[in-house]
Amino acid sequence: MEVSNREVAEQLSLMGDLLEILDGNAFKVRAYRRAAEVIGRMAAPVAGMEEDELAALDGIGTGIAKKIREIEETGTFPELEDTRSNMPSTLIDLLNIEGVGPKTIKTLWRKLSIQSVEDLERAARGHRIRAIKGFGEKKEQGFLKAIALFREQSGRMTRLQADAVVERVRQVLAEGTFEFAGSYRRGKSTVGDIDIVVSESPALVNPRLRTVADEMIEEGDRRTSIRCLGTRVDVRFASPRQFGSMLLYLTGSKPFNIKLREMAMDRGLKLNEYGIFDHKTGKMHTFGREEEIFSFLGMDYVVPELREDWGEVDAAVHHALPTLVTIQDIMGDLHVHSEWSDGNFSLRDLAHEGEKRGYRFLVCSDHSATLGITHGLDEEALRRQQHEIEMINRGGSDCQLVKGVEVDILADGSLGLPDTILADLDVVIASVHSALTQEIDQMTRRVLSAMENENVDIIGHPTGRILGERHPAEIDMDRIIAHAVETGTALECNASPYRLDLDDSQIKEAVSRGARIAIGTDAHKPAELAYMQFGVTTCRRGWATPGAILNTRSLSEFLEWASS
DNA sequence: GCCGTTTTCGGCCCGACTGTTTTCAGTCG
Repeated sequence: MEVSNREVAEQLSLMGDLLEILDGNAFKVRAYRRAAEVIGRMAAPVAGMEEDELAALDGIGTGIAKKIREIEETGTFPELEDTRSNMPSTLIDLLNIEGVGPKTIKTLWRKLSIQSVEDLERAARGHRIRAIKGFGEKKEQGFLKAIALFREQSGRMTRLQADAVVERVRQVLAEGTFEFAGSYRRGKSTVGDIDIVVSESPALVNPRLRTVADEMIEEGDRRTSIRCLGTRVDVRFASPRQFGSMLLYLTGSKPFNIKLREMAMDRGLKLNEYGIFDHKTGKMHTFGREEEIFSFLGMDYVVPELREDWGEVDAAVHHALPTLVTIQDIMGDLHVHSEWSDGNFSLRDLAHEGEKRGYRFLVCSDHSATLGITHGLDEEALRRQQHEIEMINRGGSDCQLVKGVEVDILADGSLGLPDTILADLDVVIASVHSALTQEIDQMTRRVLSAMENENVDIIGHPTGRILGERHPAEIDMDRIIAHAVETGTALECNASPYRLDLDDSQIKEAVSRGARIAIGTDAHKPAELAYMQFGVTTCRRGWATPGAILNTRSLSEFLEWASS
């Protein structure tokens, strides 16, 4: 069986972790992690690529290219196995404990034979750690606390969870004196912690933060960290005249910051979170707003969503950044469920809610009958629903309902409803809901064959991932995108904060190759129509212009696209 | 390990906070 990109990325990332503990060369560690990240977001499977093709990729050289080949042939590579044999594999779990890094792990392992989180916990409880030089009572307590936290926390938050933390912290901050930063501001589909830049003084803000904090993690004049609703919140203080520099720094991403700082370095400048230091003149330039920094560096402004070191820095230097789609461009929602299947909306409510949002159209896309659990529609029900839609539309709502369906792509690639029915509908979304563990080639051919059906307009949530719960299905996104372009089938960006599927990097690939993207909230109740913002943000992160997004078309343009 | 409009060698972003220290290492963002 062919090795997947995710598996290759995991092996390279593991190598980075092991090296961090054993070898200590931070640049080598960074190189492995960077390579893992690059492989992780590639559409084309690395299996089958030539070594020189791989080495041509940014961040991958001849060394790692060779290792990828070896992973494909043997499932691993010699350096990884060598490194592994020199240490217990459970050591790397310790990297996930806050406050425990590679040096600490090495010391604990050498001096106390600590090999796992359990070992560390026992040693701390038994007060055996304070015996080591450089360690004390507070470290022991810190380890125990961090272990408890590690066990109750399960990775990154959805955007909805992040919003809850943001709202709580916002209550104690004064309007106009702060800005949320980090991955939250960049619009990432999941968020690890919350970062905020605040212009009021720490003396003023720290006591207020205390009132919404589960605990104060650290408290300083320049930086304060709290735990809020179980989430780490990092606050950086900046005077108004340095606010722009701090916001830029804290928004990241880390690779973006490094890229920008390297670029500044090339020009004899030092960029940090306080400003730009000119080595020649000895002058420190400060910036109240981010825009001024980009302008000082002779680049276009890079919006937070693009700051990932995916090519945006060069594009900004060459004034070649795309004009991104905005929420104001959105004319309608392309994937909504009503009470005719498993949704809570009546059709009339739907039209009304769409009107309230200023939409010109909504695609009613209830499930087909093959999906037993969701009371799917059969031919009879569909016809009755279509009749009702016509009645409502005749009422003259500003938001017209579009007759659609979300039909299952069955395990063999056939569809859950006959062509005769599909042909009567304006929009057909075809989605995989079952047999999600098929092998990559079978899953890919299954979706390709759905695209072959001339009635199918959109492939719904193409990878089927559920954030934090279900990995994306193994599917060859390279072939899917190629066929989407060929057949004129759109790929969905499912805007549910639990899916966001396609993801940002897949959208970037699809858009760059001319594929069309359909944003659908998959709303089952009125409040979920607001998920549109998550879909738009994800598409912006994927460099999508309004022209690439079907939702920006007028109703007639959209229907024309669907019928062609 | 990667990379290169000076370079195939010698660089690789930069700073805050804590704990355990008599000046700094380690971790983190």
